[in-house]
Amino acid sequence: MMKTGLLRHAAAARLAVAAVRPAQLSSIRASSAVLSASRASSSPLACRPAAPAVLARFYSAASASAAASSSAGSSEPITRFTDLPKLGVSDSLVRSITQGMGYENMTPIQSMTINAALAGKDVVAQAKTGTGKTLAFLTPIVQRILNRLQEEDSNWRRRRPDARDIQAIVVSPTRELAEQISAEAKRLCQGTGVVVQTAVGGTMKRMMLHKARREGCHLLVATPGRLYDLLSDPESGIAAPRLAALVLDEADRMLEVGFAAELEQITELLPSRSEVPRQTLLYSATLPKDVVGIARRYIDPKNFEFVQTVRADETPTHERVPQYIVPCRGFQNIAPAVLEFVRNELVAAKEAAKEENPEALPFKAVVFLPTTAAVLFYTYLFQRIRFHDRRFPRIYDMHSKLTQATRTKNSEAFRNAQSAILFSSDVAARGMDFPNVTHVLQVHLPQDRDIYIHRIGRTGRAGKGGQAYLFVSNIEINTARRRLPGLPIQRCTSIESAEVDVSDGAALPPAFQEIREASSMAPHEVLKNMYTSLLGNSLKGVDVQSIVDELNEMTKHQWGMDEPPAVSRRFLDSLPRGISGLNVMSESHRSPRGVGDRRGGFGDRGFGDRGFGDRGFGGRRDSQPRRFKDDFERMEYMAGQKKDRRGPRAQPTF
DNA sequence: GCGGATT
Repeated sequence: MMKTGLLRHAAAARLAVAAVRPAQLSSIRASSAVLSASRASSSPLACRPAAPAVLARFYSAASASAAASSSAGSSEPITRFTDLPKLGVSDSLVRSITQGMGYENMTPIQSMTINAALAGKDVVAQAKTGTGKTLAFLTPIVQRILNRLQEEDSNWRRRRPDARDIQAIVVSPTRELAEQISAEAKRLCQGTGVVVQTAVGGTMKRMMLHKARREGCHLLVATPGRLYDLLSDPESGIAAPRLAALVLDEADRMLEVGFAAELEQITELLPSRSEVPRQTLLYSATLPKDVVGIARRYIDPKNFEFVQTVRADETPTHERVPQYIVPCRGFQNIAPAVLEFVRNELVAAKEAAKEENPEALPFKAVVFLPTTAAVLFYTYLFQRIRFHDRRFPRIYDMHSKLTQATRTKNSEAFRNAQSAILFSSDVAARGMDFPNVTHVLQVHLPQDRDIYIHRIGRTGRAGKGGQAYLFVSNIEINTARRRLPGLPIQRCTSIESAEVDVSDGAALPPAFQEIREASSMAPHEVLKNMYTSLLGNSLKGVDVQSIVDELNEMTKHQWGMDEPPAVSRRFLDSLPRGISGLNVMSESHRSPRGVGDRRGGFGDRGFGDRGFGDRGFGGRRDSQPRRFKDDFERMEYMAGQKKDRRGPRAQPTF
């Protein structure tokens, strides 16, 4: 019942946002131009009552940061964690970073944002995947929490813990990412007295509430649904009447349609920024231009810092992660090509280990698939293959239809594994830090360029190497070229199974045979769901008739079916007109939907409003340096630049 | 029939 209420509100909020936005934006533009002159003197903390000692402490931090940024070029920003006390960061916090977590030098994003965030500024930050964004926002947030607690009551550590006085909230788009951020926050807060709690769906709410009431809560890490649930429930015992900071991790994702409306609902439950000044931090590896406009609703246009450690003409992928595309003759070649590739890499990793190459790591891969049914299909096939070959690495799967307990278990097991393969939906595409992933494989086209970037960001983290492979059918190549411009993707043609023509009677590569055998053992449900799921919106941008033709080839030549799995008349009607080759059944004997370890379904959750697919190219190209009315306009422009440069005229590299 | 996100 809560759900329908929220959805109704969310829909109303969407409409309201759409109606209000243009006018509001222009008024913000106008006022920020007028107010920009007084920017230097206006600080959100200036109007907040505070004990003099703490103010002095705060201002020393603020002026240190002001000195660092105003004299940019002459004085170096801080680059070592041990120098943080100069900015007013407490010794206990620095100790847990340097001794507890073992960090010494800051990454660029840490060095460039911690100052501003400590000074209470809003921050919009873009930095490559795996470069320490989490610690970059947690460090100043935790220090500011310490300042506030101290400022209110120097005996705060002895006070009864309270879950009704949350100081900061971090919001994440997925549960596992929230858990991961929370784990890092807890390590950071070790020994500081700052209490971290986690609020995500799929877990026992009562237990979480009990824990929060017992231990208190200063910093809450949450996913949007559960956060809304807790804040809207006056009985929960969770409240944030004096919230000082809100962090959106994966900010561009959080501000997309769908999440944006939910976020809107959440902020309505928080104290208004005019009454309780609130710092907002937006961090991501990708910041598309259309999101920057929405970001304006969350940040203070007069007092924020926009930090990009990715040059505007550069893509947010790592040079040290080579990217390849493996064009496959047809759909039936893709799974065999993946298997052949995995087997080759397993051998290569073994060889490298023999040569005692210090850089050599055991094969550890994440394979991203476009649908849940495809994850189940690949998991089934590879588990089957491992059944006959115990030297094959362990197989894990990850998608939202698993119970949360299984999700957590699989995620942890893969994190701790030396060598393993994780088949995953995009639930693990962003933010997840699985150590020592050597390969990211993507099967079929990613929904958009940013998802491609986030997925390959699961490897090449923390200065380590990695490789990225994209397996697509030939019918997807043209869409791939349009969708993935400006990326250094090279063609990989060394995989025999990718190119073999099943119909010409030639001998099939071993991997092809293996997949064929494993498919023949698969439950019909797994195959049928795989078939129909690829006809959904997941391959949007590719000609539907070609998809049907290729799927039918696969059912015949790889799955050994006489006729393709049946689809409903209704489904056929939802496709473009004139599609042929589908096996249409009558409505009356539709088989029950759903397979595997599922969470109970709760009604239809339409995805129609998500607005997937390619984002438009916009903006202008100037060779002249240009001036900006305010930093916000500059940020919009900088974020837009990348789109301009990698525009439709970019030369395909594959 | 199409990532994810509270019961």
